[in-house]
Amino acid sequence: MARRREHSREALTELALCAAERLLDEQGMAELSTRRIAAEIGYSAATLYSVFSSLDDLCWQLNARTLAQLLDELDALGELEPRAALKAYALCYVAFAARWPERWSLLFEHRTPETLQVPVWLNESIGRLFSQLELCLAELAPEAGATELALTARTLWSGVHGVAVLQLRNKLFLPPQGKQEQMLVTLVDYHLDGWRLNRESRT
Amino acid sequence: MARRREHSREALTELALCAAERLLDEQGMAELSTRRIAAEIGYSAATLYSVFSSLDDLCWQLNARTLAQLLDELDALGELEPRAALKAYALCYVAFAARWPERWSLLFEHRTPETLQVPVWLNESIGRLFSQLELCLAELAPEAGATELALTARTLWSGVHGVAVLQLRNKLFLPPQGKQEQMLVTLVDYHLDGWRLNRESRT
DNA sequence: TTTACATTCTAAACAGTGTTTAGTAATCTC
DNA sequence: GAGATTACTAAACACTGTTTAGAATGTAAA
Repeated sequence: MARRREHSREALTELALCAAERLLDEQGMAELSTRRIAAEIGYSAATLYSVFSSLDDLCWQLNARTLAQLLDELDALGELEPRAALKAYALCYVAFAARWPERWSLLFEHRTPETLQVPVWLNESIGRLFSQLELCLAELAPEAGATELALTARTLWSGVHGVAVLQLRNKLFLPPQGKQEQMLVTLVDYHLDGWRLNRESRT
Repeated sequence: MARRREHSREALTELALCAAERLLDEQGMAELSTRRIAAEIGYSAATLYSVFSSLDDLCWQLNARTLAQLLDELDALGELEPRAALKAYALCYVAFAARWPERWSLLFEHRTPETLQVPVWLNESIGRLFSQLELCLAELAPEAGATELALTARTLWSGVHGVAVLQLRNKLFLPPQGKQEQMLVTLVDYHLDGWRLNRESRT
């Protein structure tokens, strides 16, 4: 029964993660189990532990892929005018959540029971996303200080993230589809306009 | 061993829900189990099934209490000027999430595996919250139509909800505490100012 | 070629989970 | 007191993540 080195450790990791992604997409995170993933790739559950330290570890590696994919799509939007870029980021972010609801949920809702600490790379990636937003905002408001830019980026992005969450959980109660795009565009527009207005009145 | 009618069914329900809330607050939702709740109130796990149809049912009843408590706190804010009311709602909402992180997580992240449908009362309560927001917005913009009010309320509240989520997951990366309040105030201000500006330019 | 070692892999066990069921024990009704 | 009803639980079932002991296979040396 023991097939010796039919797959390298790397191939096995990839195989397991792909199977897990498929299971996640099709059945949801409640159906993600070591035995199911193992069965899907023709190995026993115990074999997974030669490649992952735990199911938790596997989930975080899944999350690493999801986040990398999301950031890639954001990067692929290319160079745009600051306001247009912020809108494009927002639309891309929310569209990603809608396209991969289970992966997105796992990324933002998965918490390890023991150490409540989240992997470093996740926080670093989110930090980089915020930096990119701050660059856009700095173009719009060259006179704004770092603290204000940081705060504005976080406030604006909280809104975008909130739309993604509520849309995913069907908590927006908007009869016709496609209103999310309009919401995001007005979210960015109103926020930036309100920001500009308040900066002008401050001088 | 069988203590006959030491507690009525209602008292048993209350007992179990209180114990579950305590367990949830102290240990997190990963440690919520029928056996643990039962042990906490001195009954067997099977007894819980005479009062709840499943652990899922118990969780939703927990969520019902959490939401009722949240809405009560929002109601207790009383009558205020529209803009002040919206800010007060936002601050109260996010403060609630910070005070009861586990209850809040369960309310917004718990999904039943089988029917992905969420209880009706939850959606109705959220609908009522949105209605209240729309009333405030209507005061600020008497000329705005129902659709615009609905969309604006949802967009604004997505932002507030987003701050609550990201704050809860420590994804805001803001060194000093207390910045959340400032974020929420500027979120509401910028959005309302941007909205007014856009309405004025439309006429 | 045969023996020894190393690696790959799995079956089985362990402790936990939600849930069901069969049966015990206490109370109520007649 | 006898019988029916209710309250309750122990035990079982099927599942979970994880560990462990050992079998099967490959490699290398003698």
